Amino acid sequence: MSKPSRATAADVALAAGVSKWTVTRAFTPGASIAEHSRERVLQEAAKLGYRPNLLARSLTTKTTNLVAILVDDFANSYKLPVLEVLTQALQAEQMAAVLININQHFDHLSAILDADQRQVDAVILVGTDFKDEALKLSTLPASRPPLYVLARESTIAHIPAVSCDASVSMAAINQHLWAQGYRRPGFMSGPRSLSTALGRKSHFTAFWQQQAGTPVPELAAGSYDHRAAAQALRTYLQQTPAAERIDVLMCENDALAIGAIETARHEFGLRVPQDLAIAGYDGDELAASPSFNLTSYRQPLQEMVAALIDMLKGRSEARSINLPGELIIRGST
Amino acid sequence: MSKPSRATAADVALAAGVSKWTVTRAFTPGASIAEHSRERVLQEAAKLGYRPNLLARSLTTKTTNLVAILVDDFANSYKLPVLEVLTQALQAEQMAAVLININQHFDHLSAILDADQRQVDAVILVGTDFKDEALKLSTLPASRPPLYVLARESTIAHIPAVSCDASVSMAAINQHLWAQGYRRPGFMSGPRSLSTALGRKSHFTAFWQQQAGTPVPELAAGSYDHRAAAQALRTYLQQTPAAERIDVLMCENDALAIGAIETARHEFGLRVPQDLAIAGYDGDELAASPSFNLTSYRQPLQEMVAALIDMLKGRSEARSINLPGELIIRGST
DNA sequence: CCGCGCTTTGCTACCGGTTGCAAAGCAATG
DNA sequence: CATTGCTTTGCAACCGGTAGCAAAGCGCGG
Repeated sequence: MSKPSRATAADVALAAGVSKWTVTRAFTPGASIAEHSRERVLQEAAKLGYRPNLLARSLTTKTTNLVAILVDDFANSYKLPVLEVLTQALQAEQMAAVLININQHFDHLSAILDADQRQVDAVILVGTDFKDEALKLSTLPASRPPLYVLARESTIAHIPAVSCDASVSMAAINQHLWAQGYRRPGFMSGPRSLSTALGRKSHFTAFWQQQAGTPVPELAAGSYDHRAAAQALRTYLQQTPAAERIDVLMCENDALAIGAIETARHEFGLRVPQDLAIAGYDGDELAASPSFNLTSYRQPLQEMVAALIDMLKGRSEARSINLPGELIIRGST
Repeated sequence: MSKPSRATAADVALAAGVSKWTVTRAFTPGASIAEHSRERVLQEAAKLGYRPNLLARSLTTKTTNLVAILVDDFANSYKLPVLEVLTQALQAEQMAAVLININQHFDHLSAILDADQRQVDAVILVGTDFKDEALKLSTLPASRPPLYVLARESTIAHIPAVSCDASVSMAAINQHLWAQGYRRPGFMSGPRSLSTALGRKSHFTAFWQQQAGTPVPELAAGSYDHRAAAQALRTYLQQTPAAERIDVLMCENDALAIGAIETARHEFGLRVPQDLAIAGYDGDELAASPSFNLTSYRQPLQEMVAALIDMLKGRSEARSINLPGELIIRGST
């Protein structure tokens, strides 16, 4: 239990017969130090189990190599691959991710303030639902850490967003669905503010209103939870006579699409795609499984994360960008 | 772009006409400070947007309120609710989680050393596959942060583990399956070392060998990936004549069970549970959906995390414990 | 008005590194 | 042998807080 206190640079210096500044230099790539004394220091450091205290280092260098990742949507299984890719990319740059759970006890603003106190180098909002935080952001201290938005478009000026191109992707989806002969489309949306920020809904409805001339019914799930999706479709099907129903349902993401498929099949006995075709968005692994076999638009996750990290490392200009993904046609349409 | 440098305690002190130590006290609950000067300080602090620098604080207090969470298994969707519950519980204690991705580029040992350099207060291994790290752990510096294991049993002395009671849970499952009339069971396992550490396999096979007297075939998936599960079942079904096949497959967790259901149904046209019953373990949300309708044993996630946090906050003795969960019987058995 | 005890405040020292400059070491040059 | 220029090392100061102690402030009884 009596933890031997960690060795410090001064301890190593004493053992190696140099000053503590020389020890620091031995651990600083490219520092001015004689090869023989670097070796001597590293040798003693290894013997004592010394590794620089990153906290102390950060205090002077003003950079922690920590990035806060804000997630408000743990019900969406697509968040897992996003976290996987993000953490791996950060770790490849010697950085680490602080995962922050946004929920009713801890809102975006508190999270940003908290992350700021921890001196993180950046804050990444991963497809989170901002609500009217945009306004509140102006109340943040001017010296907050830089914010980035991943996997949704930024509705807030000066906050760069890296996302999948809604215009290009929805065009591909629309073209596919049109070619398949669908003519009575519906759209299932998630959180209201996010639906706006994503732009998927607007590109979808714009196309179909122009092509088919009919309004596109919106099935509002309100969140990216497959249970909410089930409820939204349930309500729609109960209220709509079979003859008036949509023939294809475009879902804002795969989590919604999966919930919709479940309900269509198991509660209403509808065949997918014969009675109701369903398409999703994200390219979630689960959607590919034979049970769902979901047509989806795969987001270019690796590329998006790489672009984001280039920005926050200052290797490229920080600005909002849209990247193209890939339409994956499966049996559900 | 010219970031105004953050206000420090000294700045606030100057503005409030007190010393910087008084500023510190205003932000320290229970410190000895006059009410009027606390208010004065807080007021000036708000005006300047001052919030204490937690990095600097940690340097002297020796506690960062950061906990590293090691995850090596992002293909298992159950990790998402685990992360959700963990982060929320940590945040309720004013702590934050550093999420570390263990993969071929970054092993357990590097992760622990890295976390140590960041001075985390503890490291939590979330159901990770240790391999022979146990041996290597002895090469760690003696002053490493305390390690805890969540959702698997610890095979390493002195490292406390909080897990779901394998003996109790498997007894409940065995009793259920026996009562349903199944007599030819099989077991699907994940990573070899984890299967041992979890103890689910041993409790399962012990029961059936005693009851039915027959050996229990093991379908080794090798990892907790639904694709690996699909492959393991595929191989088994191809190699085993229908008459000799198992009638129930117990899977080490839900991710495997889902892969098995997919393959049984869609590749071999087997009805679940009539032709082959399937059960899982974890209580993953997805398994509950009508598509899978999986019988599973729900781990008491909230309680496990609460117990773990009590330990790492020193509110309870740090030792390995097993908690009981709940058998959830659904249509797959 | 003095002295006592309690509250409140200020101060020195320190946490474990890094920065930037000055001094020392050293070899080559004139 | 003194000078020059480059490399290497040591040092004072600092990053932004906190711990622990000593001094100051204050209310009150005598």
